[in-house]
Amino acid sequence: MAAMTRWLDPDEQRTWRAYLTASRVLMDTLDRELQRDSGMPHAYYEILVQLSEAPGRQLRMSQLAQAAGSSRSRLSHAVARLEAAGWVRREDCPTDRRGQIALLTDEGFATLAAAAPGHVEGVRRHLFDALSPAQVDQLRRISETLADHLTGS
Amino acid sequence: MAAMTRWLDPDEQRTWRAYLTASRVLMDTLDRELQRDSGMPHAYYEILVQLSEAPGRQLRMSQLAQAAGSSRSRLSHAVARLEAAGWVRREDCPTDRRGQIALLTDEGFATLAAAAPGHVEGVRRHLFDALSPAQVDQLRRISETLADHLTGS
DNA sequence: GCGGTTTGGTTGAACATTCAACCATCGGGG
DNA sequence: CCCCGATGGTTGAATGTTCAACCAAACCGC
Repeated sequence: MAAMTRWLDPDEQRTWRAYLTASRVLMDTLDRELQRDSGMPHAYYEILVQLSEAPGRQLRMSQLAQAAGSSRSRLSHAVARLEAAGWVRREDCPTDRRGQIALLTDEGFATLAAAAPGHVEGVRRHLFDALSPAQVDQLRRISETLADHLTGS
Repeated sequence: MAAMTRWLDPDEQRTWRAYLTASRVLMDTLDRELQRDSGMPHAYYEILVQLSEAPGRQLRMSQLAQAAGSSRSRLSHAVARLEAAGWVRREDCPTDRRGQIALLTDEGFATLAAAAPGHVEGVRRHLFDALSPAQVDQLRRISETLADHLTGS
C-alpha cells in the first residue's frame, strides 16, 4: 500500500522552481558561450579538462567517463568526435587488452588553453559576481551535501 | 587589449566543481526516474505542468516556450511528439492567424496526475531530504538571485 | 585450465536539441 | 493602401544523448 505523497509546501515549490530556472539558464548560457567561442559543448569541454589534469594527460575510458560524469556510451561517441577533431587520441592499454586510453593531444591542449579564459570569465560573471562570499560558501556546502547524498544512496 | 583573466581561486574552483557535479547528478537522477516511471523526459514533464497550470489548460506556443524555458524550435518539436502521444492538442488562435494554441488533453492531464506523485517524491528524497531548513532557504535566495542576475543582464 | 560471470568498451537505432532558413501574418510609417 | 520590418511558428539537417545489444578479455571458482 502506498504512503501518501509528501507534496511540496509553497516554500519548497518556490525553491524548487527557482532552482530549476536558475540552473537551466546558467547552464544554457555557459553552454552557448562555449559553443560560440570554442565550437564545443560544455560536456566536451569537461572531457578535455579532465584529461588535461590527469597525469600524462591521459586516462582510461572508464575513469574518464566517471571523472566527466558521463556514461560509457556517451563518452565513446564523444571521444570519437574529439578524435576526429584531432584533440584526443586513443591508444591500447598495455596492461588490459580490453582497455583503451584516451589522451589529450597538443592540439587539444592548445584548444583548451584558448577556450579556458573565456569560459572562466563566464562562470565568474554569471555565477560568482552575483553572489556574496557567504552565499558562495553556502552554495558549496549545499552542493557537496547533495552530491554526497545522491552518490551515497 | 585584453584584461587578465580573473581565474577562480581554490575555494571558487571547489564550489564550481561541487555545483556542477551536484546539479548534473540530481538532474540525471530525476530525469531517469521520470523516463522509467512515466516514459517522458523532464523537459516534456515541464511542458505538461505549465499547461496544466494555465487557465483553460492552454497557452500560446510562445508563452509556453517561455514558461517551460524552451526555445520555440524545441517546443515545436516537443509538442509534435506530445500531440502524437495524445497528451496535447493544437488549435488555431482566433485572434492572430499566425498563432497556435497548445492545450492539454484529458489524457495528458491524467498522465501528468499519474506521474506527479513519483516525481515529487523524487525531488523530496534527492533534494529536500538532504538539506536543513536553513539550507533550503539559502538555496532559494541563491537561485532567485542568480535567475535575476542572468535574465536581467 | 574450464566455464560462467563480470568488466571495459563499442555500436546502431531511436530520440532530443540546436541552428539556420523559411513562410505567413501582423503592425506601423509613409 | 502599400511596403517593410518585426513577430509567431515550423521545418530539416546536423549534432548530442540514451538505451539495449553486443563482443572480447579478465576474473573467479573449482
